[in-house]
Amino acid sequence: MKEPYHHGDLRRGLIAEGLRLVESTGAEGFSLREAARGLGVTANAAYRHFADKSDLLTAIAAHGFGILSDHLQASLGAAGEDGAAGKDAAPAQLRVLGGAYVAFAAQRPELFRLMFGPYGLCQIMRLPQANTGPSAGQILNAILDDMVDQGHMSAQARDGALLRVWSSIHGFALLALDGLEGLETQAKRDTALKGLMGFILMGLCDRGPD
Amino acid sequence: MKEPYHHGDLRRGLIAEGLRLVESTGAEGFSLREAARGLGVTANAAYRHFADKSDLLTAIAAHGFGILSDHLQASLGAAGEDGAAGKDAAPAQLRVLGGAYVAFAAQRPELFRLMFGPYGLCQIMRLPQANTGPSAGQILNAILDDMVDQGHMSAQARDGALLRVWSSIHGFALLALDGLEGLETQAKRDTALKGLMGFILMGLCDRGPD
DNA sequence: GCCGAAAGTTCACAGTGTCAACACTCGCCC
DNA sequence: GGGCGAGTGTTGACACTGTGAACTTTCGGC
Repeated sequence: MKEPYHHGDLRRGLIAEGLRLVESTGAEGFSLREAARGLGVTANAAYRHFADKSDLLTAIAAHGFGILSDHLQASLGAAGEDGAAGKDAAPAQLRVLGGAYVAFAAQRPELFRLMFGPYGLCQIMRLPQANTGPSAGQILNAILDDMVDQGHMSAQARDGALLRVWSSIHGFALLALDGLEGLETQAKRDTALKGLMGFILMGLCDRGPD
Repeated sequence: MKEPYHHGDLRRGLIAEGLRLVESTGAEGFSLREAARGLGVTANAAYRHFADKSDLLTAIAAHGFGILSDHLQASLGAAGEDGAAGKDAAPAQLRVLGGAYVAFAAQRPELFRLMFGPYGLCQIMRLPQANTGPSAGQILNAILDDMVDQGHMSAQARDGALLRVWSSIHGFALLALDGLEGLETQAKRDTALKGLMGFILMGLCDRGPD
């Protein structure tokens, strides 16, 4: 009846428990000791798997990006079944993707904040490790390629489009999280998001030099 | 030669010293005790002026918004002297404003993160206090009004334009802070920003229902 | 000149991140 | 099968943090 001395996969366990804690208390209130306690393990055991508390937080954030990717992919799959196929598929997909991104941020605000906070993306970027599976950026890129193929966007406008679209949606998600004036209720957020997606699609149209 | 018992304006002092510390160590590493120490004052003295450590951080963030406003206004003033006057002033001003916003984020990343982090805007929003001076939103709103007046934008598109433009620029600033692929060097960021502003101006064009 | 309120101090406590040294357990090799 | 080294977890300790309670000093108004 004695607990085994070795946990089995403490690294994964700490990430999972840490994710739980972050989502309930926010990354600011997160405590390495508490995460270890939740697994019935000494705090210092964590140091066999992570260099730092910040290292653990970054790992949690990286895990969050995996969750986000899955979430986005799932939203496309669900909408794809009865969505407009063929020539107008890509714009509709973009709208769905934007909605899913913002919904993710709204449903898991603390995780989202962590993912783009000081322990998040900016730290993950400097990790040498290869990415796992199709990242959020790749999903968006594929849709943008379709936009060009389907004639909703010129090849010229395609350059840097990923960044522009992502910026707009990302900024919106964050400002919505901050409860900005005009985004207090869910209804307001929905119509604002619809407007934003129209704005984005309009902006993706061709344009002259400069 | 003895220090006076009363500091004079400890509240302001703590905000100033806190700002210094936040900008050098980030909001995560910020310590209330250290801020108090920097002023030659006991940590508990801070509790006469702030309810919490988080309350102090929120005050610092609020102060940051004041700095941002001044920075934006100054950029418009500097560019206005030799900028295109008359009919095409507003789009040019929008470009300048976007550049200034992103530059602010790049030059004071830790402050910017604080301002939009968990102790920032979302907490400031629920404060009853009236705003001080022309906020960043008001500056942007004024330019958008000019856009309509000067015929670069329909009144219909004006609805919610603040949110859309701000979202795009804000998201860009944050992603640039995170060192996203394609934004590693200053040159890349500059051209990407120029492209983004074109994208935004294009998106502000009139569009049909839906 | 007194007195109450405001502002700052001291003492104390529980919690935290992290280091160094030790203990247990598994898998491999002879 | 037995030993042994690497990997994993533990104990003890330390400096530091946020914060509460009680006390002291100073200032402004009567």
